[in-house]
Amino acid sequence: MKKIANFTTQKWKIMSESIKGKYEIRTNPNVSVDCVVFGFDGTELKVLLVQRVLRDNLDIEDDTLVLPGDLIIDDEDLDEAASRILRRLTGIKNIFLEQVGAFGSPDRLSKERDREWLEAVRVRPEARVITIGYFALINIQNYKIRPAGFAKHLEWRDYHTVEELGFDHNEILNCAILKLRDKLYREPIGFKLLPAKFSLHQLYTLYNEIMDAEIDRRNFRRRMLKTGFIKETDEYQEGVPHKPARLYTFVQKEFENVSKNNFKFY
Amino acid sequence: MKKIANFTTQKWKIMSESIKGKYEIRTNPNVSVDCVVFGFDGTELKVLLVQRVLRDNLDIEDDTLVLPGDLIIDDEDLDEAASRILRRLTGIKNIFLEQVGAFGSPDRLSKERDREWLEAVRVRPEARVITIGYFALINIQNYKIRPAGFAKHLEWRDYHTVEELGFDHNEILNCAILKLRDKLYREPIGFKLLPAKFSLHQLYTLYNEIMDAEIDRRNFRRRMLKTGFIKETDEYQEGVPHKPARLYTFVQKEFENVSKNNFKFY
DNA sequence: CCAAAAGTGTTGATGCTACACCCATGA
DNA sequence: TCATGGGTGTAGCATCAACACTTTTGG
Repeated sequence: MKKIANFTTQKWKIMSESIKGKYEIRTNPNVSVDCVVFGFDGTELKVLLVQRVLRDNLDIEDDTLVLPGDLIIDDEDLDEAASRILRRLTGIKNIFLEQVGAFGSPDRLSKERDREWLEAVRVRPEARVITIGYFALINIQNYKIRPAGFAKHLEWRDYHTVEELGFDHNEILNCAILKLRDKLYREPIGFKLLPAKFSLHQLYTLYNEIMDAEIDRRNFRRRMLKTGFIKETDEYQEGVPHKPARLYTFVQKEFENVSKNNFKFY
Repeated sequence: MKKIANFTTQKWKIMSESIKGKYEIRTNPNVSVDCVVFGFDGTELKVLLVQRVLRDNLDIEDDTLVLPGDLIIDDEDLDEAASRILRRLTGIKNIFLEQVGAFGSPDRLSKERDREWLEAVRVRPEARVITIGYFALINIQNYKIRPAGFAKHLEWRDYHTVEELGFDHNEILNCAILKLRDKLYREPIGFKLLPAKFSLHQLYTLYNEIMDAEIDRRNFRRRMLKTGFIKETDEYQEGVPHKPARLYTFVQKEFENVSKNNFKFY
């Protein structure tokens, strides 16, 4: 643990610029939100991670990766908090966000590096914090991700190569992936990870990747089309070194018609 | 709104008896837990509700029903908090409890009667509180429910006759029932609502009641037995005015064998 | 002997799995 | 012409829904 005590004054100064100036300073010291943002690059499932940083003008080394997250503000809803935080740290807005659950182990902030960061950044670093996990799905190409706030670098990391994250964020990530698998199984949300127009092959690899299974390609195709809410377009892939595939699109309206009857995906 | 301000002094006195005396007084003002406890009496799905009370020696009328819940203590886990609170308010312990999610609408405590209660009871009545909902299933006959803490009366209420509860507890209840239906559909948890030995008819009515569906009795029976983890016993119903039914029991071990393969209930 | 629920089988329809071949394109 | 993935069809099996009658017990 390096010379942290010294930073306290400076910390307050920074606080008042970066936080106080922009919001009413009614952040709640005990409740935070963390977001697991999933993306898909056509082959691999990705997670958006933040390299947290103390402040640019503080020279503590900390390359720990964490989920984008922060304390909530006292008069905002949890969902709002999640949107706000994601927007501020990454520039992403108007996004599908859903709660995963609350994480409140009393020692979830007790790793040494985490304490160090909290001491340097939080107004009440010692406070018990429970966090609400959210998960989000985005089409990786539609967003220009730009770091802001305390996010120093942002990084799309292959889900399978994620190592130890700060705080209890591995646990949150794990719950999120379980939730994702569960939902993919019976709600039409896979499309959110793809461009508006996609080939069935893309959808197929996505399912295989996330479900960690090998589905029969032909049956998969048939099932998807049979649902009635994946409609063909007149467009085809371009620039591929093989027969270009027809592009399809997800039609929300059709889904709503169908989904009254009990519907299962796969 | 009746004469609340007057109570403040008295409130503190009561606090220090009823709370401070028993726990380290490190309750977190911003995070609470509320429990939806389901039971089944053979016909109806029941929910355990608490008639909150200010204090016996305060004469404000408040017959509002709420879910059993309270603020968490700073060094306990959320799951622990849920167990503790349930134990303290109702005497129930060692029970299946699972998180439903976090509820954090900024106006979730803003009904007038809720404010009144908070003012009278909480150390920091104005604090923003987010709550973590839990749901529990118990066999209604195995527990002697006894009110304690701030629970004045406890009541097993028919799920279908629940009216307006305090705070945002209707919303929590609603999420819990959705979760219950969802789980009943694909995990063997219905048994937790029944005695260790039960007739298939009991199980059948339970499913019908909770799912709000009319399942074919014969197919239901077949499906359940085919799972392999509902085993017959040598016992039969007694004292019924018709042919007594054989009693069955859920065998956890068999379930674990079976459930490796992808298993669906109904 | 009557009421009330327990218990048992079959059939037809549907859906799913498993599998093999031809097609279109770019290099 | 070759490599790559796109695209289609079918047969057998398993599962599920729909349905009716006999049995056992207590009163």
